[in-house]
Amino acid sequence: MGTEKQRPVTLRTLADQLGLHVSTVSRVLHAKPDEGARAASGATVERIRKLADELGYRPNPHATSLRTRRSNLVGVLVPRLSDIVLATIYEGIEEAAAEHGLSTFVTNTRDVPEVQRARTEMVLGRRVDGLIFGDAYADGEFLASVAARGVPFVLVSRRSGEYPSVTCDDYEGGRLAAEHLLSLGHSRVAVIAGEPYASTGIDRTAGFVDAFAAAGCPVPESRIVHTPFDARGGRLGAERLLAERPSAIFAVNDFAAIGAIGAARDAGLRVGEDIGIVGFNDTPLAAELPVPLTTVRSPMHEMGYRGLSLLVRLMAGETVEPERLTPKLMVRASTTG
Amino acid sequence: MGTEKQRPVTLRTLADQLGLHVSTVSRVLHAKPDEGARAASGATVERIRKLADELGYRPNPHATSLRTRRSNLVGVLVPRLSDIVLATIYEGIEEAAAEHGLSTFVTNTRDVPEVQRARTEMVLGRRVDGLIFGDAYADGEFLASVAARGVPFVLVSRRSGEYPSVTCDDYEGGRLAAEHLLSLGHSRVAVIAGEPYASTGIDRTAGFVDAFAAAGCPVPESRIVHTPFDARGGRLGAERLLAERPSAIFAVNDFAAIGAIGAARDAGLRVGEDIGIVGFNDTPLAAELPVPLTTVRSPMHEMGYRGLSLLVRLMAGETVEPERLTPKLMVRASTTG
DNA sequence: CTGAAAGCGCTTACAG
DNA sequence: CTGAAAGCGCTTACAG
Repeated sequence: MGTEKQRPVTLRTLADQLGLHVSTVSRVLHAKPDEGARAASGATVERIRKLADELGYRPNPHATSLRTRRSNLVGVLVPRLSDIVLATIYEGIEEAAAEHGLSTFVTNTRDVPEVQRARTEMVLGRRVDGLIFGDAYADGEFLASVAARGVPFVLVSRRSGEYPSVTCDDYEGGRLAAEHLLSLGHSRVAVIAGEPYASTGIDRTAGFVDAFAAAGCPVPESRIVHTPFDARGGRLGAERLLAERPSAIFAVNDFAAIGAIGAARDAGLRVGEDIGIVGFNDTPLAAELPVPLTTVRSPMHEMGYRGLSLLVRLMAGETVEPERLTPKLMVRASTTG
Repeated sequence: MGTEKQRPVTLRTLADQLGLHVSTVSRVLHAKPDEGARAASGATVERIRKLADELGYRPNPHATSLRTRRSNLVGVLVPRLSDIVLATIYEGIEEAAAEHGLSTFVTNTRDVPEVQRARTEMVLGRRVDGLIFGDAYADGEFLASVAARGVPFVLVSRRSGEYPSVTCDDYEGGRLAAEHLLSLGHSRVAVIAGEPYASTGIDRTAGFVDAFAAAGCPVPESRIVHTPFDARGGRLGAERLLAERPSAIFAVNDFAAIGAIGAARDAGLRVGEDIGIVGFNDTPLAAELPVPLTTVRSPMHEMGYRGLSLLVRLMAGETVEPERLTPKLMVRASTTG
């Protein structure tokens, strides 16, 4: 129980104590529980496992990686972990990674292209076996350069071109929001559409606008604004939109919706009565707000979990298909009063 | 521009192309810009650096770690990254880590002791050089077992015993909240105190309660409730507290405060007029809420940044002192109407 | 069933 | 100023 950092136990430690060769020990410790017989005699297998257990042997991953050219490391790039949507997606990634014996490096890129580049280089320098991007730009330029290097990667949250991705069916989600508002009789609506380079905002807006157009109530450009995906962005966006006197606002993100609620209130409007507001994602806060928020639930945790699983298959050489997860409308007081 | 994963450039690649020995190349590439002369002749240094640049040489960190017994890796354990407070602290950690050439593994432990143990073993198995705990239990039992292994670590957000930590001066923060409410004439107040094992909640509550006691308005146990640090917890806590008819509620966390606002509203109270509510942290949402939230700002990003810096000093063998960062009261409509 | 060898890519103390 | 050697801890194809 000293505070000293004792030399860790290695294969050599075990081999010496047992009078065996390290290669034998390695083979045994590597074998799946059932195929132990392949590696050594039953008795030897037992002795090795027992001592490894007693001494708390843990293979040195640097040595393993050096030798096998596999790091079991995955790099995860997100705009910002302080966005609960991305943080929740990451929780899913982490859970799946742990199940596969992988570890992750996560890093914030703030949607700044130079930072995305620099952080990608950094994790690549750490010799990750694969990458997950939660910060893809719809244009896909940067991703093309990554693909050219032959590193496997998948996108989560946002899609881009034909690259493997796990996203919410955002178009459908936008449509759900629209159908809901249409059913309540709204015809003059507005959209807080998020950042123009993110497929999430693009697709949600498209689904919403298309549904309104199909219902004979086209949404003009003047009632669509682009802002950051946070409360402040939502407030600023709503302040501009309110001049258009919409009867309802669709924000492509719950936090933007919360900002919009504040702006509406400041303008003297009662949310859910004078104006309807719909968000997106169904973050835990949505249901607990003073005026609970109608929103489209996206399976954030699952998105991360499946994203990592997809990456594992990709790293194993499989061909994979993009996945679109199903959104679900959650009706609450912000549209029904 | 093929999609092939070409063999990466190693020291050997460089050495062979230049007709030098790998040890020479290694020495040169290692030297600080100014001490290059120590490593080889000026001309050789130039040739090596030039080729390394052209070929995009990146040292293999696994080989380096194996050889030097230093991984330049840090493990970070937090209750949950989907809590914006911890996510923001992590952003600070990441920023500082990048400056020091360190990479981090972050992992969610959900404040579950077995998970804390398991994840700690995991990152230790990855041979991190140090640890940062954002999920310390006040009792410090588990930390003692980590300390016994001789791995350097620091705590952020929460403190425990005398272990090195970077926290907000939470006691002072609680006091600030109390002074504010006292100055507004409140005498019958209540506290949503968070989880009982977290020093943040404990200290904030203590500072608050002590200030009220000193002012002659003791806060009885019946007006202090423990709940999770989220909106749902805050709502449930407030629902119980409202039976006590407090004129103001102090929630030790902004999200709990938001839940409390919802509960107050459901009870027919106007926040800022019929009841005052104070939060803690000043998360970005606080100022954007329909009723902007009075709260105590804690320097979250800085806490992470300084926490990592403290760890670096600890890993270098220095003795370090705990740091308490200064909180700041942000007065808004939730207490002033 | 077990051993011996080679090698992953790097660093470092030593020699010349 | 540069080279050669040893070794970090592991895996794997091969030999016996």
